[in-house]
Amino acid sequence: MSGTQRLSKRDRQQRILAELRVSATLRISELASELGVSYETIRRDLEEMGESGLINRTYGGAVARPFGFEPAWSERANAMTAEREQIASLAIKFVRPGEVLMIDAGSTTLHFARRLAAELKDLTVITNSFAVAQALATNPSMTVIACPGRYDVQEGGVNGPDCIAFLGRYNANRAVIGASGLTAEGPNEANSSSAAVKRAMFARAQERMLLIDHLKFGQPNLEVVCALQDVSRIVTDKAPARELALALRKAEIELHL
Amino acid sequence: MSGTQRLSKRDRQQRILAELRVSATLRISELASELGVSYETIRRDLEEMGESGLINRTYGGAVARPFGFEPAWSERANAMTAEREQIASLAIKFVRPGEVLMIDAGSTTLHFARRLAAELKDLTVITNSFAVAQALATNPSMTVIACPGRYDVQEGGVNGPDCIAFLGRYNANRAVIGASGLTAEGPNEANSSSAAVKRAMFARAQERMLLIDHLKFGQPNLEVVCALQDVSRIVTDKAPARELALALRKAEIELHL
DNA sequence: CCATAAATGTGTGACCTGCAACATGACCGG
DNA sequence: CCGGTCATGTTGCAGGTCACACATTTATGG
Repeated sequence: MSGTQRLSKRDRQQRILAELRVSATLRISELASELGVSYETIRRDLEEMGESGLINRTYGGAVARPFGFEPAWSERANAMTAEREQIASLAIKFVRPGEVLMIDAGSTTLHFARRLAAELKDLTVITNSFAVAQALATNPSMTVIACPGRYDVQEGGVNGPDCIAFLGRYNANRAVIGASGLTAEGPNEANSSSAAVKRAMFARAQERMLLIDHLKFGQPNLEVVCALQDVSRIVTDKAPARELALALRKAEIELHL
Repeated sequence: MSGTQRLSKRDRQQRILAELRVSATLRISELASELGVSYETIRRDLEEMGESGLINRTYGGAVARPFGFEPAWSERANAMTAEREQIASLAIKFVRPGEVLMIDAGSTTLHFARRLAAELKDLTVITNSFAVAQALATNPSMTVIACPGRYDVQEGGVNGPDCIAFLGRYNANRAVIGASGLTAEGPNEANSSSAAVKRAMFARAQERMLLIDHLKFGQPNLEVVCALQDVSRIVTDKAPARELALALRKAEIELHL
């Protein structure tokens, strides 16, 4: 309906986003008649907006994006989703209801958090990642504690001295982190502030889990997070090459595929 | 796929909910083949679950329910967007580059933050709202500091004693908050933890701004945030009724429309 | 003013979904 | 063993959606 003027493409897409914030799910056919354009136009709009990550497509319509959208990290987050899902599915098997977890910011750990929210309950989770916090909070039985600090768009979370100090006040059953790379020296990170957060989490946890996909094997990066023997468990998707495998055995790390 | 045993109806629906927390949108046809049951069965499941409010149906599938049950933030957030935009546009005129701001969680303050990110630079912003932090961080010249605390899905941000204590360590040029209602007593809040955060922000700021739309005028709520004279400036979209207007004048509050 | 590109509309065939009616099989109390 | 209920599968059809090609309209820049 809305006998109003026909809108420009930009305005129309803006309007769709607005509608989406109100009603959560939309159908193409409804939008088409409401905005006075053809079905095909709306379909093309949604296609575009879906590709640029503004919305999630559904069959016949669209739904609002969960929250917080980072172009910087949506790229990275979309690569290797299958492997990450696999790693996450395996990793949650080590978590028991009622535990206290520290979870790092990162795309693999986010998958892990989503799985946790879906399949476990009554956890207390301390995290520096907004996305992890939001994912877990969809499950009302979870207690989610967010760290303070300077927000970093790249990481989608906070870091810095406030964050480190805050983590130091807690004790956890388990710290779960990702990393930029893994060598015989240990896990490493391209971002120094992130490395410090990971270290702080490991320092306060009984068991220290590393979730990492095989592409990171052998990759050296700016800063080593900790020695290999400080990691108690690694969950990954493929067996590492000879040298790294040997180092892992030597460090007595439990390796899960 | 999943050559597993066929599940009971209860288990199957549970599984659907779990999947939904992971992937946000599902299609009946995918679920059917994944769970090894017929299309019709899944359709009937979703129909049931939709009626009991566990999920939102879409054409051909389902999506997770956005947030909580209350219109807290999904429905309410976009009623009145025009008014909120207006309020936000006016409110940013009082902010100068380089200032330190504290910004509360809320839909009006989120609009305000988006405007800030678009039109100002070099601010330092301390906030308890994830959405505000993310909005501001899209502008690289901004320094965004997030508060610690327990994450509250309804509010989309953190609160609690850690948050209050953290805020107490900072001094700001300006605190910018929203409220559930405004009476001659002062701004009030339906959520006690949120009220405490707002108070903590006001306690550390030279100027204390309240952004509020006219629908909230005269609305009493659970807890009064502070006395009217503790507010230094109110930005709104319509002039308040006689009694409230008088109280505002008496409290020497600058009122902007 | 025209030429060009972008945006939008139209039409079509393949495929998908909704819905209802009916069949099948499992489970259960008598 | 029977009859009933419940969950599920099957079938058929009406209607919706997708994806594509092509025509048409609407910006846009010289």
